[in-house]
Amino acid sequence: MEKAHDVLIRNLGEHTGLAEEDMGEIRALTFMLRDFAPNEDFIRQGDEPEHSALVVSGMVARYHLLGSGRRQYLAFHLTGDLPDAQGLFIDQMDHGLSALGPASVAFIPHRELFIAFRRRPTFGLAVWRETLRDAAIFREAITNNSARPMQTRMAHLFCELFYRARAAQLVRGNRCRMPISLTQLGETLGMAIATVNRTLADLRRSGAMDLRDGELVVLKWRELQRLGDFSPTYLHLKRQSPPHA
Amino acid sequence: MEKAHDVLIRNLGEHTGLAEEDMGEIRALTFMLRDFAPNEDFIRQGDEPEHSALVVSGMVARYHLLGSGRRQYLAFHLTGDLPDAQGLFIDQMDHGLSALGPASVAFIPHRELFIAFRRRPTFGLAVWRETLRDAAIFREAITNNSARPMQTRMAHLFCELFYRARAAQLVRGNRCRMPISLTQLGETLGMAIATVNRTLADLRRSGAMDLRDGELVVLKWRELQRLGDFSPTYLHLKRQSPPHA
DNA sequence: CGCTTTCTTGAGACGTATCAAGAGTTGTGG
DNA sequence: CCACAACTCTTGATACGTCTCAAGAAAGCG
Repeated sequence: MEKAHDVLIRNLGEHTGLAEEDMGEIRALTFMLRDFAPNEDFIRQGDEPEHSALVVSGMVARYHLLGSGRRQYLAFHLTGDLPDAQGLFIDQMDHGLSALGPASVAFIPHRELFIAFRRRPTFGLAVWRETLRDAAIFREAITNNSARPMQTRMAHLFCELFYRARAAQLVRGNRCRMPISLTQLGETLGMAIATVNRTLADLRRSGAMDLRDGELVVLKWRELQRLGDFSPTYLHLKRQSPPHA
Repeated sequence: MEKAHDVLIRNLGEHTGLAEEDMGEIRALTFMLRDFAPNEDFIRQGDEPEHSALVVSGMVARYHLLGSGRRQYLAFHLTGDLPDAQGLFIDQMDHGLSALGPASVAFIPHRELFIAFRRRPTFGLAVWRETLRDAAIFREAITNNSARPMQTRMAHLFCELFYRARAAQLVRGNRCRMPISLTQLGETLGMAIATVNRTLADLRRSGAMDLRDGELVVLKWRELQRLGDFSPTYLHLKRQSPPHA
């Protein structure tokens, strides 16, 4: 599975300069590839993980399950992300992971990772950085869901996802895959489904973006960015030219 | 400043077994101690940090400033916490840090930390763990502010802070310092000040807790925990007996 | 002792949740 | 291939909770 390893190298390379030796170490890791159907869980709250997951293709989500039965999505992960590097040092998962659309995920034994970290500290630091970028995304989600009005909140989410998809080279033209239902959007942004729908309709009407058939289309990036009060600093990615639209 | 170093050792020891050599390495670090007045900033959004901060006493907060001028608090830190270990690998701070009440903070040069990490990888892993615990707290805040009703939300926050204060040995009897204003509570939980006040009044009336004179008093822990839908798993701390009250 | 800030309480407006029903879509089995 | 079931999306009407605005009380500070 050459591809899976390269996907990880490309992603870590977004924020960390990797030496040839680091890449070699990564290519030597055991990847167990598995495919998942939409909405299939692959790590559950309470699990004691011995593997780390790498998104090889598709989208993956983290979520909390509440006492009330409600579900809260915490973050989405694209190709190249390590959605549970958080689990590396954790006894018991405090959140679950599921596929959003169809997704393939590679599992890497923690044991091998720790050995690789010892041999190539730079690799370890790169994964650490990855977890810190995740944390920055979490922080932004706190702010987004707590302090921004509904429309801004939704626009911000799409800005982030589009920007990250672009960095991961998943954007063709002005569109990228976005297999997320209105219900899931509501469980991400903390709004009722009816409101999700109406807010999304407003965004469509603004002409800045569209979401249909599991695809996000950004028609006016600058306008969407403005609507979403979005500034990509917190993603700590290499500078990239803004989307053309 | 023996005390400052020990505070860090005690905190890291909450989740990581440190060898005598690790502690020695920590004690050898340069700590520059500074005192701050309530609400004084000491790291600003946009800064390029060269030091990590350690809370030696008092409480410290992280916050976002929004385009709209609104402030959103992201997390609070108690004695022993490294509130910006997040900044270790970050080019530019995406959030600010300020003292809540009066606080003293030790600053440690990044350069020294990296050298210490190289010499004692366990120490590096301990700090990594610390950042992952922070991330777990962020995740919980997303859920708290997005999916829980106001009263539950507020109760959950106080549960977390009390539980962490207890782990940090800052609880005497059934109370601990909590120098936070209603305005700040509102900017933490995403609610208007008037609502903060009314919700807090409800919590007081329930008899589970009180907040006055900058002190949190927990009168019925189990009741407060129930009201807050709180389960401490996500804090990933060593098991401790539940508060007696 | 006044000045400022924080807290408290009330009344009304507004926005979002809730409830409900129908349309559109997808998948399945007859 | 069609019919039906299940699910997602869409839209409307209503209820409720929270925000906003406002004003007064209490507490901290010079």
